[in-house]
Amino acid sequence: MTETARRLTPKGQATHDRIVAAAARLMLEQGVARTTIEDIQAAAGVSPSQLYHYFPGKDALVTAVIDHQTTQALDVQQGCLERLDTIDSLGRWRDVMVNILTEMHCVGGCPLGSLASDLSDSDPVARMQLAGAFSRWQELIREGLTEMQDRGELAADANPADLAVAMLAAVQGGLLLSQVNRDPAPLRIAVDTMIDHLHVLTHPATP
Amino acid sequence: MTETARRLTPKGQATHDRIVAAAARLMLEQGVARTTIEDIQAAAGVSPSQLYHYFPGKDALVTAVIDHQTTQALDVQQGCLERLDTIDSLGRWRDVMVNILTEMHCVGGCPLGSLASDLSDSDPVARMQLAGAFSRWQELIREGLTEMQDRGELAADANPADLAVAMLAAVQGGLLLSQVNRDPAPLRIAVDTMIDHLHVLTHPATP
DNA sequence: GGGAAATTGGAGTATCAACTCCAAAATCCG
DNA sequence: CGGATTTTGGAGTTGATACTCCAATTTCCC
Repeated sequence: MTETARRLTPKGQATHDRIVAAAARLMLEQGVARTTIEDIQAAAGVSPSQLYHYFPGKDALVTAVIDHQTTQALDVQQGCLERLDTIDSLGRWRDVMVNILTEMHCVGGCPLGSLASDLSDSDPVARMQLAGAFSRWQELIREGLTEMQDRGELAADANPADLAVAMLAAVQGGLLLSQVNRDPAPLRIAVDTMIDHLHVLTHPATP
Repeated sequence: MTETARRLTPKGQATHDRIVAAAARLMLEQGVARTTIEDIQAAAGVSPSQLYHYFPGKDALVTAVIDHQTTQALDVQQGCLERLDTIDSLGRWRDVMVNILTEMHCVGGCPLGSLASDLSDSDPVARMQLAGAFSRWQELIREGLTEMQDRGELAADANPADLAVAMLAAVQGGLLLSQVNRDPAPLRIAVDTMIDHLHVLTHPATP
């Protein structure tokens, strides 16, 4: 966000990125507080002085991890949601999320949701940062639904903004239940139910 | 669960309960890992030896807190869901949850959901314990929906089990979004949308 | 090539958190 | 009452963790 990377050698940039990636993975798997600087050093293969050369302290590292996960998550969402021309495309969007979760064996849940639950009440700065990320995500969904509505794929009297909130909540809640049950089914069912709601809103007289 | 409380004086029981209550509050507000034994001692007004007299260590304390929050949460749910005779009663159920969240100023989110996100990938025993709690919660909702279905308040071809999963996901996701936004609206919208789905499933021809 | 800047290595410190220990005080029960 | 048991007080120990420091090495740029 701010003008980081003032004078960064390619090698330095690589080390920087390696640290963020390692921190992101560890914080997702075991939580922020349980992830020690030493853990990150080991996972990234760097020495203490390297880590503190690129980040003033753990707080800055957390900020960088949130940015990293936000970019990652929204990129995936954008890729799926920009071509939202039909109900079926929502099904593909659901498949992408279920597949990612399955590859992770349901460990970690949502990279943004885990951070949000972890940090919302401990780190006001992080909370604001994450609230912004969720706003953008919600907006992405809303835009897609609005386009569908304009195209007549969604009932004219539906409220895309509220439906976007509900859809995002279904994703987050589904991911949490999948994480605790180690089973992708809850995510699939939760999202499918919301998709079904859009469907039934549009075609009330389904035989 | 196991036969705790072998020989406990009333005074001892009170101290025990005070420790659990303090630990539960702190772990909800700042997470398990960030809550130190010293924090709990101060909040409960007990000395180190007292705490370790009643609990072998932090792990045992976490187990006790999960049990405590499970009982609390399911009691509230049971109170609202046992009299689930109409769609309107679901609205009252939603109001109860929104009110509790508002009283907390959206801090902590769901007592069970926060613990689940925090512990699922760090503590396998806690994960199983929490998975059981969510199963019972889900079952409570499913029973309510099934009764509604038997009474004709819900479409005969609806699937109460899947709808219960989706409803629980909406609650959890809504609570998370409300927590990160410090605004009860997402919870209300997410649950309302699911209720609307039940409504539209039952009365497809709404003018 | 050569000086400046960026990057890296590794030992060291200060603090904090979980847990221990022993003995004193309160409480129970027969 | 009186001995056994439970409950409590508070200092102390051990290990872990975030962070520091200085010098060596590599890389950049002219």
